[in-house]
Amino acid sequence: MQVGYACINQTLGGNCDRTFKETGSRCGSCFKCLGGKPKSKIYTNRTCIARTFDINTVSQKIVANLDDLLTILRWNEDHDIRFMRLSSEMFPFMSHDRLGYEIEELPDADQILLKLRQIGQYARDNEHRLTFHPGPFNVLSSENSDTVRRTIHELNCHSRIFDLMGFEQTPYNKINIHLGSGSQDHDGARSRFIENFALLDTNTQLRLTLENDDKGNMFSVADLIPVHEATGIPIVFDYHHHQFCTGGLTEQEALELAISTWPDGITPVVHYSESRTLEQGGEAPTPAHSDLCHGPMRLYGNDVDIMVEAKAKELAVFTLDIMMG
DNA sequence: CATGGTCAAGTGGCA
DNA sequence: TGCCACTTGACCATG
Repeated sequence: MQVGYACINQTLGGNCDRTFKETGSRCGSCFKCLGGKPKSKIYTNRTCIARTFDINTVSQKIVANLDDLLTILRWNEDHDIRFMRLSSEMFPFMSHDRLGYEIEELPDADQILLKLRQIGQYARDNEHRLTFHPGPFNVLSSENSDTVRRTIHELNCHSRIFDLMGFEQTPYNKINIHLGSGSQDHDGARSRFIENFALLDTNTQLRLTLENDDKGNMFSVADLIPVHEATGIPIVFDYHHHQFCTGGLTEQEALELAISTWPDGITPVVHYSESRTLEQGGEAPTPAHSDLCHGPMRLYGNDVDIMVEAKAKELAVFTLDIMMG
C-alpha cells in the first residue's frame, strides 16, 4: 500500500498562503515559513496563457517543470512517499488545437526527452507509482464531436509521456478521467463513451481508468460497471464522491466492486478526501476538498494505493488515519 | 514587488 | 444568469 498526493508539494513550493488565509495557520515547513527565497520555489505547474504563448518560453518552462518533478520525487523518497499524480500543466498547451506541439519539435526536445527517461528510470528504480488525472474538459462521452476529438488527442498526449518515461502500458500508471455528460441520459453517455474509447491509441486505452462522480445524477461505481464490462477499464473508487452518489451501495460494497475491476497484479487506486465544509465546522458535507485528513479512512482489509486529494497536499498525507479493518 | 484581474477547454448544479 | 466545483493556481499588467 502506498499513499500519495496530487501535483503540488507545498513544502518545496512554498504555497501555503491559501491554507493560511482560510485556516489562519501556516504549514510551518514550506520555504516561506522557513524563511526561504521565492527563487527557490520548486513546482511543476509553470504554464502560460494563450495570448502570450511562445514556443521557446514554453520549452524552457517544460525543462524547469521536469527538473522540479525529479526534485519532488527525491523529496518524496526521503519521506517514504512513493505515489504521485503528475500535473497536466507540465506540458502547457500540448494538445491545444492551434498552439499544440509535438515534444520532438520543441527547441529543447533532446533535453526534455532525456529528462523524461530519467524520471521514468528514477520511478522504476525506487518503485514510485506515477499517474495522471487530466482535467474536467476531457469528456469522451460528449455529444460534441470537437470535444471528443480534443479529448482523444489530450489523452493520447498524456499516454505518450508515460511511454517516453519507459513505463509499461497498464493502469499501474493510470490516466484517470470521469465518464462525463450523462446526467440526463446514462445509457447514451455510456454508449458514446464506449464508442469513442475505441478511437484512442492502444497505449491510452490500456492506461485509462474511470472514477465515480460526486453528483447524484452522475455515475456511481455501479453505474460504471457496464462500461468496465464492455471495455475492461478499471474503476477508481473515490471515497468522498461516493457520499454524494452511492448507487445504492455501502462504502465497502462500492470499494470492493471497484477493486474487482482491476487486473491481477496491479494494485487498485482509490482517491481519498474529505469535505471542506465539514472541516470548517459546517453542518452538511459538500464536494469541495478539505485541507487535511481527519478520518478515519476504512480499507475493510483491502490492499490499495491511496491518492489523497486534500488541499494541503503532501502535508495531508501525514494526517491520514487509516483503519485497515 | 505586491496586488487583482484574467486565464484553453466541458458539464452539472446551485444561488 | 452567473458562479462554483472539479485536475491544479499561475500569469501578467498595473500601481
